[in-house]
Amino acid sequence: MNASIRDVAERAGVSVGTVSNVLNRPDTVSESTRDRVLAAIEALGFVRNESARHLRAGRSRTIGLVVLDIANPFFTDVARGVEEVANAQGLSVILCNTDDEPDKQAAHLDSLAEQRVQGVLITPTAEPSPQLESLRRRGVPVVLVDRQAPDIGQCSVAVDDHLGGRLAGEHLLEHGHRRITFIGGSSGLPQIQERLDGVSAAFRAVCGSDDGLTVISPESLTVAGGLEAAARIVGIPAARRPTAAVCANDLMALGVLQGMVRHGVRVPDDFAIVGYDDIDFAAAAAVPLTSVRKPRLELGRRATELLLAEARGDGHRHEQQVFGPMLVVRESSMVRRDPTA
Amino acid sequence: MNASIRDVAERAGVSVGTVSNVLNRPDTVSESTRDRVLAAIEALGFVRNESARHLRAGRSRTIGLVVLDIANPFFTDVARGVEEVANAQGLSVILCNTDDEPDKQAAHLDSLAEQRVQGVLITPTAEPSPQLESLRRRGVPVVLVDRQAPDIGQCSVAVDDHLGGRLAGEHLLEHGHRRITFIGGSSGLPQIQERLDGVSAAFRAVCGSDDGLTVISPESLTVAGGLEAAARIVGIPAARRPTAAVCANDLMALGVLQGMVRHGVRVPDDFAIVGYDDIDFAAAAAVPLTSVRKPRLELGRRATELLLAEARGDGHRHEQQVFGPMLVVRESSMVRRDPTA
DNA sequence: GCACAGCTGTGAAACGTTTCAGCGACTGCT
DNA sequence: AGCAGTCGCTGAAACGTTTCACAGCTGTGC
Repeated sequence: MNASIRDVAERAGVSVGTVSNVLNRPDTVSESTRDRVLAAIEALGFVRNESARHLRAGRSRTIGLVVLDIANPFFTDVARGVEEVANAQGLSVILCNTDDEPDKQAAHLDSLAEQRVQGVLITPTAEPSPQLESLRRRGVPVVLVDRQAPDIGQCSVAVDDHLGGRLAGEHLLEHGHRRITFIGGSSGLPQIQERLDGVSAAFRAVCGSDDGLTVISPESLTVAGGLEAAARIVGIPAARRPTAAVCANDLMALGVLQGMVRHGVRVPDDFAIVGYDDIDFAAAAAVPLTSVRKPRLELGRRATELLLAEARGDGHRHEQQVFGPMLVVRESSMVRRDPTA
Repeated sequence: MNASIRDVAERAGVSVGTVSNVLNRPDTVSESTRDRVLAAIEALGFVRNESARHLRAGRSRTIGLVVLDIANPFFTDVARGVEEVANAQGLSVILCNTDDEPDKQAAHLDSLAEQRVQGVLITPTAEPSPQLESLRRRGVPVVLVDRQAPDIGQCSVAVDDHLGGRLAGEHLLEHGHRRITFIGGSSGLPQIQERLDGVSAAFRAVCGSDDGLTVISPESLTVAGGLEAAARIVGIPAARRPTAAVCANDLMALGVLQGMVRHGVRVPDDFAIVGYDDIDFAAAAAVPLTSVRKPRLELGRRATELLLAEARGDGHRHEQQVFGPMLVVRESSMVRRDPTA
């Protein structure tokens, strides 16, 4: 059905090798021959077959990007950065969504391995993944995104989550909050543990202990998870109820905000909220959200550059890149309260 | 570097054909042979090579999804629906983002053609695309998403945008608004023209003419576009200034909302806003957004089903599926005003 | 004892490229 | 005239699968 290079060769009256040369090394072919071949290509509507091409070449012109939640704008922004760099190199990106489920992640990684992608960018689920290990053993470059590599044997691009947590914690403590809850998923992602540790460190520095810090672990790291957390918080007797929350991402923060408003709790007057990621929607929320900003596009770009460098080989050294976060203060945490109250 | 089927055959002491049979028709192989082959696969860490596989098969196990804006949650929700159905069939999805730029779209379509995808789901840019035409001529199934096919020669999955526009318009007219502006991009997408026509029809039905309807066309269909529109609106002298806006999508509506608040215009008291798509963030906005809801996941699912049916062949008839929209009223349009004011 | 069927397994062709050794024709130099 | 070098092109091998005709073998029914 589809014209092949052989059909083109026949029509142009040349060998298949020459057609290939027209396609890949046009300067080695005389102008008249080239024109004839190009005319044949045009006439037959010939389109290269990538599978054949990269069967021969041994690897494809494709990279995989595996994210925890495609509906989280943080990841679509990262994806934009990835696409930008990859497309500039003529590479396609296969975007895979895992919803933080190890099974889905495993299936996607298997598929990427079969497709012989040049490399994989991934924000992995908490559980160690045999598929990911086997990819690395096989020599496929893997770069961790938004998560620091546990050893120096691989590249990663992350944000200093401990610092991010600390900034959020200090900010709330400075505003007089002494009962703070940290809202993160129950999946045990290390980057979230780091954020919690950061908040705890701030607590200990200011109060001597982190007794005032509690943790809520909703099912999922989404708006729904935030709503769930809000319901739990309002269920706590007022005397022991936290006066502020640090959320592990903005999606949950938006959920908490919605939930609080729904329960008649005023934000920030009765309850302060700090989010994480500073997605664009944080600023547009019912109460504009204080959030810890991460360089999302830059994360994607840099991760891709590292991946491509590793794929290229030539003396690549693994790099663990860590960006600095930045606290963006908005209305959701703006009221100062008396710590003795 | 990677073990091939030949290595496996050698190690297991069988022919390559037998290995292939173990992989694809396990029941035609005796148990003892099968076990030996599986052991060899395990030992060598053999992974099938998709390129080779589908070079032989003639087509890949991949479909393309081409969207206008990956950062728009509407499209990520559609993508979820697509992935769900595709993955269930063992197909991978290549997600491509065009940012409504014909050049990017063309590049993506070329790449998808080279990869011999089984089909393409696309929300195309306004300009007719030669690449898209050539795909169709080549016999590659193409399903239009969120846009009705202009002829019966192809499948499409859309929402009745004329009705959606009419619902939005009627709602504002009922609330007493008589100067309404429609905010849509300057790209001339037909689905947006339909929405505008719907508003206009509502106007003519209620007022006899649509003189009160104006149009603003910001650069892009994003939050930034909405901000741009808001700036233009507040620049209009109060006597002629519209009292309400229908936005072609929620992203712009959120931008308009932000812009209005920034300029000290109260929503909905001084200015009412209706969005389109009803993305999850619409309900969480500073002022919860009235919006026209579309069945996003269902759109993606149905489009994929149609695509796969067409790819399968067996007497497929093209279908133009049209879903009904639904107006979800929230605070951003809730104030009733006196039409004579 | 023979024809036949059923079961396992083999080996080679085919898919559409890229790559590379090599061939003929020409050019320019000695 | 002889030779080396260059240019443009050819033809075949190779990439890793799947598929298919068919070869051995065993057992069965007559």
